[in-house]
Amino acid sequence: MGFEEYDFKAVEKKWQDYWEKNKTFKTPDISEKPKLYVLDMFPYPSGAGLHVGHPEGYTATDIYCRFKRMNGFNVLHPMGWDAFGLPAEQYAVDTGTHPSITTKKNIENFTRQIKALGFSYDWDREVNTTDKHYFRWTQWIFLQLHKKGLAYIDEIPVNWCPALGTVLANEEVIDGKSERGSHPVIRKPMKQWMLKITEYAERLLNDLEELDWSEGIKEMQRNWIGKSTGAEVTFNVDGSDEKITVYTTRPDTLFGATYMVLSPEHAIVDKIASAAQKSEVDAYKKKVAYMSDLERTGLSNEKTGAFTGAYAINPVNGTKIPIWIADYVLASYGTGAIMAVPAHDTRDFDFAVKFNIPVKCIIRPDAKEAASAKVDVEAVLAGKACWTGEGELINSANDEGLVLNGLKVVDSKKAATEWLEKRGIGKGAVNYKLRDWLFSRQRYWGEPFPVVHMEDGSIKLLDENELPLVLPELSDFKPSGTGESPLAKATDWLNYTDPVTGKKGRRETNTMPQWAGSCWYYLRYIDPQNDKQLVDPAKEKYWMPVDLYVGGAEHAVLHLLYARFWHKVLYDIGVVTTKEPFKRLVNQGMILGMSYKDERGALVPTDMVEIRNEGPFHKTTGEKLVEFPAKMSKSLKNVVNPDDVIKEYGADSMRLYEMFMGPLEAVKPWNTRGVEGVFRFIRKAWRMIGETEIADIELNREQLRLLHATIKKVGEDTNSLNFNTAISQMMIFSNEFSKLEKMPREAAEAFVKLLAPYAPHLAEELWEKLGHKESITYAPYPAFNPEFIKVSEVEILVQILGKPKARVMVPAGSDAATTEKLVMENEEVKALITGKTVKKLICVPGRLINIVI
RNA sequence: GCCCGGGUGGCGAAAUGGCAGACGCAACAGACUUAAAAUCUGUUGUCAGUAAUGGCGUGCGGGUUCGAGUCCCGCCCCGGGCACCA
Repeated sequence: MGFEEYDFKAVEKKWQDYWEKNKTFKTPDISEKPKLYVLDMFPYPSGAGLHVGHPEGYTATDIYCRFKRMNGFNVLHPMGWDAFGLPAEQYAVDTGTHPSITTKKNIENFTRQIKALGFSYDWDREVNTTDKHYFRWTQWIFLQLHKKGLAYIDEIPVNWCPALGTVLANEEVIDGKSERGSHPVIRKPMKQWMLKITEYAERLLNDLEELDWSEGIKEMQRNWIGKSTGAEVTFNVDGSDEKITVYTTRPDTLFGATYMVLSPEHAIVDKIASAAQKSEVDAYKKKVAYMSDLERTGLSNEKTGAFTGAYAINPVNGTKIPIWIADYVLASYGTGAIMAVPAHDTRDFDFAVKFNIPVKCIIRPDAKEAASAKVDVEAVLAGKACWTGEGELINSANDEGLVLNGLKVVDSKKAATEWLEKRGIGKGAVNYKLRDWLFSRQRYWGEPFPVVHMEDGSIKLLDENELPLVLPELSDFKPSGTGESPLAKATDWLNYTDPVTGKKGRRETNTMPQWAGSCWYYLRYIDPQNDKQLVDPAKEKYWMPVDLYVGGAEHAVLHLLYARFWHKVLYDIGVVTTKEPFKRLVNQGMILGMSYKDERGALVPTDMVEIRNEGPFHKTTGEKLVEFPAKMSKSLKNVVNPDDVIKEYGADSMRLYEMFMGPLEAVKPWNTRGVEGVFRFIRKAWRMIGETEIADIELNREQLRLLHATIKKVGEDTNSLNFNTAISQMMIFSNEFSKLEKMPREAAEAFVKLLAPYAPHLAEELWEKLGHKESITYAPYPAFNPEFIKVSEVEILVQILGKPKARVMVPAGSDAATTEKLVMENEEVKALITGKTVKKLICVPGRLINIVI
């Protein structure tokens, strides 16, 4: 019928070029407008390019930014590259291609893909962590950390991964294997740079309170920090001057301590081990030392240990208790020693049972709690079962003024701690699971430390004006194999002569971990070209904090905790003015791929699947298959490439579908058929406005109501990031208005504005067709008039005993009495209740009446 | 084991304690077309019934309420995180 099909390819290209040429999204540094800083977690530019998961968060923030610009905000919305990292280096090892070349190529590809989606980034603010003008400031922050005493070198057993030839942080080790590549990891002592994040543990914990983050993520951070309160108690070693201090969260259970356990690495072990037990102790220590973390802390909870032959004196009752060593006590937590109370700690109980150590019950379990936990109280009292819950203390008194009998657990903890403090043999104590951050990597492709190891053994930090310290050129990127980074081979670079004193030294060969660059990038976007300062204070004050930060939940702990730590340090030295960097955090849910399995549950790669009318079948065997969502993976061949989607349906469809699938934070399966639904909507919207006569005609009452209800719903839902329901409302609108012969201008203009954040290319094209010369980017967002949304009559649902039975129209705004009167006069309602007594009427004005008979 | 999410049609999902399933996909029927594509219209939770209509339905079992997908108690299942941290 003469409709010109919507040519999304041409239109999208046209407007992407327009935006780029006119710098439509260039953000003024400081403005009279209220500011809004909306940040995406910047990607690592991998060789594989974008997958559909990336644009999910990017689309969400882009819609929000475009919406807020139309609402008068000065929006900062930048993009950049977390470009140091292992894959480019491994590729260099394999092929000899310099990581900077690979990185550049990958960034170009990512940029092309991201631009093809029409995101409204201010590209003049692009940052790249591998750029020397950027990492100069990463190195500068390291100098500040060092100045504050927060960076130190320590020789500690680290997670050494032989296959990767590097040390890994605890967080990069999953189940005893490397997060990247799943290679085995063993323990090896090495000199490493450490950052004292533990000094900030309390603040990192407390300041979570003020953040608008999901409770789940905050809880994960709390667990990671792992604060516990208890007491340190000092025990004397029998027949010796040695003392051992243990940390316990249960000082109330001192009377139940029947043995003590030291970690095998504890320094005192060699001093106290008896001659008879020495060989056994040494053998056990040796065995544990060679164990990998997986073997040591792995899934098996089977207890092992060795008796030292020594005894400690329990300070509350003078009892001699045997001292053991066992690997279930960690050297790195607390004091590396525990008092064991097998009756009230499951780990101690398992150990005691295995080694025939007495179990002494000192808490009578709370009867109710024991019953619901299905624990036999008699067995606990007899030392045959373990009870870790509430109860009443028994067998817990001495003649030196400590009487806990009859107390509840909470009260007895307090009483015991006070008693210990009074006698100077213990004190209340706090511990954190959080460890200092291992900050060195034996790698080439990372930020070099601005550090020189001088010949006299001292450590010299480079001067600020010697930064950036750039990486030397190398031709061979293989790890040196000694545990040193490939930088150890760069002899010219390595040797350093102090320009003032002429003293010689050797540069640090470690590089910083990938987390370093991402710890502060959000600050550099604010002032990306500044070569005098990390960020200009006035600009920082205007833009910080980040108002909305969107990214994957995989960074729930590490990146976010590290960045918060650095931010607090920068706050302490006056570089930033906010205590926290990210005010609000939203995690987008993962997008899963469609996968197939046969009846035995075996996975079938997607290229072996044939979709027939009756469902999916195996291409070669003809077997019927079951469809289910699973993580996208190369092996399942179910990875969706945004390029393909854009080619077939366009960027606007891609954007709309990603938002229409479901709530932003939910995990959702990708279904290409669903893209066709929003594609139809795009074309319908095009025909409704682009291919229909636009007329200056008045809207009738119903049209006015729908238009304003749509403005209200879409505006509110966009503001609250409920994009899926906003899109639904736009569909409802277009389903109605596309039926019209002539499109009323008023409705067309408003609708195009509502659509603009979601499908910006289409909206720009329609906006131009409506006669506008300027981009729609800064057009004011439409306002709704509540008067038009009101209806004159509302339908009141009549329920009888809660079941819907009839519907009665009443004037809008009728109060309860009027509604009741009108409803009870209704013939249909009368018929329903004839012969019955109305016991009660519940009236919700404007909604329903429930008749109880 | 512990801590978070989550379980609603064939599928993705929606629903301030107030008509469950909006919107979309798929399917079926029809219109347009020589035909197809595109588009438009209608039907579509389930069971019984020609139908009007009625029964049953938000993982399972209880409870609160005039009224529960929504609130409370107890379980089951799925996803994520932590995991000998004393």
